[in-house]
Amino acid sequence: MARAGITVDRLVAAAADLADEVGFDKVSLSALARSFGVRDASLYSHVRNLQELRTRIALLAGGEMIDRIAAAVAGRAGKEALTAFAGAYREYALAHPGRYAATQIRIDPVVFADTPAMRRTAEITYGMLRAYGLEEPDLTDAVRLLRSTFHGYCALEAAGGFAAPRDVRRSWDKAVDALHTALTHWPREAGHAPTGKEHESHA
Amino acid sequence: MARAGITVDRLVAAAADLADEVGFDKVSLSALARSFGVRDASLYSHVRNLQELRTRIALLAGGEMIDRIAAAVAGRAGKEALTAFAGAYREYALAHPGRYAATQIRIDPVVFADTPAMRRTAEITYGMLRAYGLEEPDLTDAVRLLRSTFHGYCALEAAGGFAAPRDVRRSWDKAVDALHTALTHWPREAGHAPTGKEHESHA
DNA sequence: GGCTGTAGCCTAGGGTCTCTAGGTTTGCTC
DNA sequence: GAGCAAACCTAGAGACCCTAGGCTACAGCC
Repeated sequence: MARAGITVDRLVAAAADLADEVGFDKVSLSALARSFGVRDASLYSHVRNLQELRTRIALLAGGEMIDRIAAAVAGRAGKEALTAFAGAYREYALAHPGRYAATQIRIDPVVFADTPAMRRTAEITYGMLRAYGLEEPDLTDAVRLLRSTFHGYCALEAAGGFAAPRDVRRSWDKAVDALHTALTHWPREAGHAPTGKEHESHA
Repeated sequence: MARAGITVDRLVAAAADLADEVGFDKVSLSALARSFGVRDASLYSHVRNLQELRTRIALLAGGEMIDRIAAAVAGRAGKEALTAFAGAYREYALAHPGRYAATQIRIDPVVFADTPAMRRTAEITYGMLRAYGLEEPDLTDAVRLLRSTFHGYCALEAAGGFAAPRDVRRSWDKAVDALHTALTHWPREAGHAPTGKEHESHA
């Protein structure tokens, strides 16, 4: 019998596609094995268990996402950069709901410490916010605000949480506008010298 | 053999507690039955299936949550109301992670149309924002922004997404501050008469 | 072309979970 | 005590995760 020719990369790619189709939490090794015409037990020679598969999807998606964001932000600054960042973020989250959901799982920091994608994400985000003249600890606070709003919005939108007869895209633009306003009028922390090394990928 | 005396309400309450302990997605009818000293099949006379149980947990949690928020907001307005709302929201989400997760699931609008809790949530939220002088469609946009940020922040915090050595509570206060700033400097929609009836519970 | 190691795949099976079908018991009401 | 509905049961199918151990296709080497 001809072999399926499975590798870890092909497996993870197929799993990511499956996640986008049926939802991240519904990705099963059984279904994945079926799609390759193979028994589920056979996959355990490529992947340790379901959790590792999920982690790998998350890392794949995280890399893809920051690539798109980096491309969108490149060469821009200030509000333009913020808008580009936000647009790329939401676009990816909506186009790849399964992959996006994967990026939100808790990854064991021992197994996979900080990946290049994480470091790049931190660099781009913090860099973007420094254009607003922010320094620590306001920088970290602002990063947390942005991440929260972006993630919350996409999560709610993907879950069908916005039912009002108001264009979701317009609300998004307005939210980004509002964030820009908040960043420009940021309530500074008084009397705190910046250390310049306080930020990390998962602010 | 003595009976366990199970009712739907006791079942849902126990399920909600279980959700807070082990996580909403790990609540199983098997485990629930075990905790009552009963076979899993026996629960199907009280609850149609797992999905219905989850929906009931969500409705329970939604009601509890808006009760806390309403109590916190009562008698306040403007920034005070916003801070109280945000505080009650985050407190509930962190104290009851399983119940909070339940509130985020998609509920079939056909089966459970709009509950009193939903209507109350809408009233309180929109009422709070009207103090900022906002009218439709800005009102809905602002509601979406608040919901997104609150949810995103709590979701990320609960998932351990904030790893920086910066106090999470302080960042939260700063985020609420920033939202207040954004609301007071809201970029108004030009030339749009308010209809006064455009909002709904899930903005 | 044969030899060998290994990666890729297999069967068998145990455990958890959801859910259905149909039977029994408990305890309340008349 | 009879009737009855609610509460609980066993049995079993099907999906899934994962382990243990066995077979085989294929690449590299003589």
